[in-house]
Amino acid sequence: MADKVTVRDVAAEAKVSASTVSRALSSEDLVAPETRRRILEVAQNLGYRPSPVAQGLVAGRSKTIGLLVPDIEHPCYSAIAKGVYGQALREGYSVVIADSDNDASYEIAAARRLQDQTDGLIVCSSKMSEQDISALNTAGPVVLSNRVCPGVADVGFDATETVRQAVEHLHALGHRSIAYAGGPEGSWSDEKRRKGLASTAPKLAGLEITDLGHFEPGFGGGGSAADLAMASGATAVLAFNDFMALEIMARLRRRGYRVPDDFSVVGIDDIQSANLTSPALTTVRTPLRQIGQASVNKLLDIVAPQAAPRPAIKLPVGLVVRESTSPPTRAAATKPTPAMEHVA
Amino acid sequence: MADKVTVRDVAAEAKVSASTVSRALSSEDLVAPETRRRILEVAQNLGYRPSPVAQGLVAGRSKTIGLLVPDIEHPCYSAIAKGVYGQALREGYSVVIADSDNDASYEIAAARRLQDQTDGLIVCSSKMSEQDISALNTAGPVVLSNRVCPGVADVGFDATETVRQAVEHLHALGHRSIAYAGGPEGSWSDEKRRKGLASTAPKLAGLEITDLGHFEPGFGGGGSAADLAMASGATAVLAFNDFMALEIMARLRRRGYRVPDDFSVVGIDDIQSANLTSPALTTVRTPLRQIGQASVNKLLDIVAPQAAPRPAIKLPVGLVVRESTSPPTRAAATKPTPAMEHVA
DNA sequence: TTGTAGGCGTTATCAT
DNA sequence: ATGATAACGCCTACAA
Repeated sequence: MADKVTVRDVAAEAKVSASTVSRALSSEDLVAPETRRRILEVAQNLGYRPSPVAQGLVAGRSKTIGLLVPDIEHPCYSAIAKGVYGQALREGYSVVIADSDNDASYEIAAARRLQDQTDGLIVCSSKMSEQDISALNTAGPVVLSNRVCPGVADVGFDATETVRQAVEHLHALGHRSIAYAGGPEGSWSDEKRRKGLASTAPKLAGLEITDLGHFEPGFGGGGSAADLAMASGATAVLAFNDFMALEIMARLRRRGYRVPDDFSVVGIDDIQSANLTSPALTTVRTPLRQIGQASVNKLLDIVAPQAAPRPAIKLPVGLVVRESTSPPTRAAATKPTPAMEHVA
Repeated sequence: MADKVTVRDVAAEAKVSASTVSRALSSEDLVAPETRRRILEVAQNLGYRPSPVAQGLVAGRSKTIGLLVPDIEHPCYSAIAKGVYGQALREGYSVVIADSDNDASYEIAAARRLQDQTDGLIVCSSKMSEQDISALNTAGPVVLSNRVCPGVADVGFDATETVRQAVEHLHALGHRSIAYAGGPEGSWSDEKRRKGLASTAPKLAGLEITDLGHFEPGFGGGGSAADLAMASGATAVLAFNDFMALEIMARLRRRGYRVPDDFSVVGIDDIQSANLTSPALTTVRTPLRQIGQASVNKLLDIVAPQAAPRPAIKLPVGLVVRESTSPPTRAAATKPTPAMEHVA
C-alpha cells in the first residue's frame, strides 16, 4: 500500500499508454520487444509494483485465501497454518488469518469477514452448527478441515485409524485394560476418536476400554484424567491429544508412578514437544501440514479450477513408538506403592 | 469476494442513488431517518456487504497489516501472531501472514509482497541485513520485533534482563559454575543474551560462566549441548530458549543424570510445554503476546495516527521457578556415576 | 503493435 | 437531503 507509482507514471515516462504498460507486464508477446524492454526498464527504475488491490478489484478475485483456526498457538493449528501458507505461496496466493479463540459465536463473524476479503475460506475444527456452515458455504467457497458437513468440501485424515493404531499397539504390548481420556465436550474430533475406539475394541481379544470422560487439554484436564486413569485399574491410557498425554504423564510422575513401567501413555498428533520429554511420548502422527496443503488444493480447485485438478495429497497417520509405552509390568489393576515425591 | 450484490443493487431496490446508500451505511445522520431505515432494510434483505477491496482502493489503504515470521510453528511466533491478531482485530484490521521458513533471502521477497498488499508490516526476528531492512522501511511502514535497526521502529523486551534473572536465580541457589548453551550463529537475540551474560556475570560473586557455543534448537542441538555442559564441570545450564532447555533435560535424563538433583536447567520464553514436562522447566517468561499487541499499536500509530497515541504496553519479563532448578547438591565439577539407562 | 474507452465497487465532491 | 460525476489503479475489449 505504500506504492505511489502507478501504471500511468510508467506510461508517461516510457512514452506509451497505460494499457501498453499493463500488457507489457502481463504478457510476453503482446507488445513489441523493444517497447517492452523499455517499459520494463522504466518500471524497474521507477520501482513500479502493481497494486494487488486494484488488480483484485477488476479481476473480481483477490488471490487471497482465508484461514480460520480456533487457536493459532495450538501446535496442531500452527502446523496446519504452515501447510496452508506454503501451498498458497506455491499457487501465488496470500493467506489472511483469523483466530476465533475457541469461541463458536465469534467464529461465524470472523468467517464472514474473511469471506468478504478473500476468494475462499479454510475453516479448521469448526464448532459452528451445520446450518451456519452451510450458510457460509453458500456465501462463498469453503473447505472444512477436521470437520465434515453435508454438502461442504472437507479435508481430514482418518481419525478412526489413529485410535486403531494406538489401541492395537497397546494390545500387542499386552495391555488388556485401556483408559481413554477424551477431549472437550462437543468436540467433533473427540467423537470420531470414540467411534474409532468403539469399532476397534471388539476386534481385539480380551480388551476392555474405560471411558474416563471429557477433559480440557492444556488447562490441567490431563491431571484429573491421570488420577482417574490410575483409579480405573487400567494399565495404559490413550489421550485425546499429545497435550493431554503430556499432562497425564507429568501428573503420573509427580504422583510417583513410573512411565512406562507402571503405566503406559499414548498421545495423538505428534506435536514437537512429544519428543522433548523424557520419557518421550509414544503417539500417532497426524499429517497436519499435509492437511493444510490439501485444503488449499481443494479450495483452489473450486475457486480457480485448472484443466487437471490439483494432485491429491496423501494423508497418512502413523504410530510413532517412543518411550512412554511398554508391556504392562505390574499385575493388571494392582496399584503399585507410589513414592509420594517425584522420582527425579 | 463472493458478494455479487453491490451498492447499485441496493440503490435500485431502495429507489435512491448509490451515493445515498453509501452515506446511509457510513454515517448516522447524513441521510433522512426514514430513507436510511429503508436502505438499511433493503441492504439487509439483499445481504449486501461492502467490498473491503473496493473500499481499500478508493481510500488508499487496505486496513490490513502484514506479519512476517521465520516459522509460524515455533511457539514463540505463534504467540506473537496471536497477540498481533487480537490487537489488529480490536483496531479493525486484518492480518495477512507470511512464513519465511528461516530463509533470510526469501524473507525480503515475502516482505515486499506483503507490503504491496498491506498498510504496514510487522517483521519478527529478521535475519535481513540492516540495508535491506532500511530499504523495506523506505518502501512502507515497518515495525521490527525482536530486532533493531537504526531508523526503524521496533518492539522488544529486555533480553538482557531475561538472562540476568536466570543467572541471579541460579547464583542465589548456590551455583557458581554455569554453562550457557547458545542459539544459532548469527541470531540477533542470541547476541543480546550473550551481552546480558557478560554484563551480569561480573556482578555476582565467584560466578563463572562457560560458553558452550552455538546450537540449533529443535534439531538435536540440545543433545550435544547437554553433553558439553556435563563435561564442562558446570552445575547448571542456561539455554538459549525452552526448546533447547527441554532437549538438554531429556538428554541428561537419558544419560542417567537427575534434574535438578545432579544438574539444574533453565530455559527462556516459557512456552506451553515447559510446564508439561517432569520436572517442569524453570524458565524466564517472555511477553510474546504483548509484543504482538505492542507491535500493532506502534505500527498503527505510524499508519493511522490518532489524537492520542495508542497506549504503551508493558513488556515485563519474569522468572518462573519450577522444578528443574535446585541448589547444587553434588560436589561442584564432580560427575556422579550415571546409571546408563534412563531412570524412569 | 498500440491507443482509447469503459468499468470493477466504493467514496468524495460538487451540484441540486 | 439527495443525485450525478469523477476518481482510486488496473485490465480488457475494441478501435486504429
